Amino acid sequence: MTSKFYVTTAIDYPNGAPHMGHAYEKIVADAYARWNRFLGNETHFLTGTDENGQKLIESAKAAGEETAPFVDKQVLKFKELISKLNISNDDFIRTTEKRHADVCTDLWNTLSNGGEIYPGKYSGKYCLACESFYTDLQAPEGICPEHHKPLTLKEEEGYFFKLSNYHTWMVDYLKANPDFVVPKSKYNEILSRLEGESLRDLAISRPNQGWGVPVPNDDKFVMYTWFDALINYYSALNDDQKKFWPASMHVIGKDILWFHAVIWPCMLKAAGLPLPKQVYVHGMILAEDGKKMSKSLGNGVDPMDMVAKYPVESFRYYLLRAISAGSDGAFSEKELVQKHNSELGNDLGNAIMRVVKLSLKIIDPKVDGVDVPEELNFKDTFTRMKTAMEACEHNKALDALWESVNKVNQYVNEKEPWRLKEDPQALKVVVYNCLFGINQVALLISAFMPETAAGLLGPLGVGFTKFEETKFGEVVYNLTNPEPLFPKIEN
RNA sequence: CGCGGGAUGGAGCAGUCUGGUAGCUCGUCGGGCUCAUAACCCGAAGGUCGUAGGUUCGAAUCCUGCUCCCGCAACCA
Repeated sequence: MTSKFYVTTAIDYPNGAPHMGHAYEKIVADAYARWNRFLGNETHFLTGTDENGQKLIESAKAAGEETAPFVDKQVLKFKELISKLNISNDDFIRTTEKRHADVCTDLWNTLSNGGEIYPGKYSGKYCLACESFYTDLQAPEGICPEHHKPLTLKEEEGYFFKLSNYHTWMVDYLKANPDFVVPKSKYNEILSRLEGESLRDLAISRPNQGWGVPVPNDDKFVMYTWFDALINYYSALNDDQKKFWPASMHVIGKDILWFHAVIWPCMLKAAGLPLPKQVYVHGMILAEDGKKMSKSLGNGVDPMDMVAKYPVESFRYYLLRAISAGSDGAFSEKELVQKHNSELGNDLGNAIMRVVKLSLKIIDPKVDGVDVPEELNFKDTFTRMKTAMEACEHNKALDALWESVNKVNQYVNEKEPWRLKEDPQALKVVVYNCLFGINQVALLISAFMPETAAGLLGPLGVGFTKFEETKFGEVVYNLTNPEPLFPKIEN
């Protein structure tokens, strides 16, 4: 029984260069996408860039360029990152694409015709220099945080979405769907915030400056960036792909939780579309000192530097295993190196090396008995990983897998195959069992470290197979001399 | 009383929702093995789980007070 799995990342705002958070989010989403393919689910994985909004106009201006070519150039950096990270996205949407604008227009019209959008006036504190509004929270003193000038009151025409109508419905929906937001702490946060404040209608238009998705039938306005950006998850699907809607999982950072857990569901509800099944909120990657990475503090780590310096697979592994899913985690280059050398090199890399080299000394590994010995049967590991992934705890899935890696090493030590030279039959059996153990590990690791999976299967002389269909005794290994998968990193 | 997260052996973390005398990785010490990337395996030392109370037969885990750290404004997920 296969099912559909549609996973998305947030679309990145290509204002600056991609940072660790962008990289982390892609890797996490990629793990879930690959895991679902591994399970045999029909999977669609979307990522992309959010290219509308006034800030990009300003950034382009600051760089002395026209907006469109500036954005094109910026987007390349993000595409390069996902390529370097070996992200298996099926599609990449840019919100400046026609397919996106068309769907946004349709959706706007649907909402407008349904009476969900109305013209109104927005009044608030406004900074002339920024040309934007600030809330009391953003500028408590009535001073523009950017220009440090007093804000003036301003009224502006615009369009509003009747978000306020959906307050009760939203609360009820969340209560009925306790898994809608993961982890639990974030779910509670949203629910308590909703119970504490009522929803206000949302201003969803901005003055047209020649950049953005035009509001239908009113060329004075473009859509508010957030309004169109959220729609990307839906607009990216063409007619053939519409079967993937609703999305199974939106992978996002906590700063944009409100938009995904409240505004987006309300928009969809108003438009009569099905809601995504789950919003998975990952943690922030902090600097090694435990503080937020920031340019001003100069403690940022560039993911491109990391993948230039270290193997991508190790980078992926570190982020997926060492950082507890859903929690913030401090990024430590030293720990990355240490995990590479120890867990990847010493545990996993060495395991396949010792087993295959040992095995190459005999001609044919042999099967004995109908099933793999209990300690090398990783069906249970598979089950535990499945459970962990369903709970969005990918780090625990890897914890479980590593127990199996260690079991291979333990088995070798315990059986002492190098002492079985006088008993070639027993030796062959031990070796086959070990190879089968490695084979299972290789399959189970593929969602997290795809190249490593291939690197393990290569020396075994077998291809990629489904876990359940990889039968003990039936697999024939054609061994070749392995290269170290994780050469030591000296520092 | 603005909101939220955190404080667990030398370091980094899990466990807290569903109470039952603490677990992982690294490091340290001792032993084993030599197939292997001087890797692997076994064992040991080391924590009154921030603090003061409370509930309970029993609390890292539930409740209350307090202390300290970090986000919630900006480049930024």
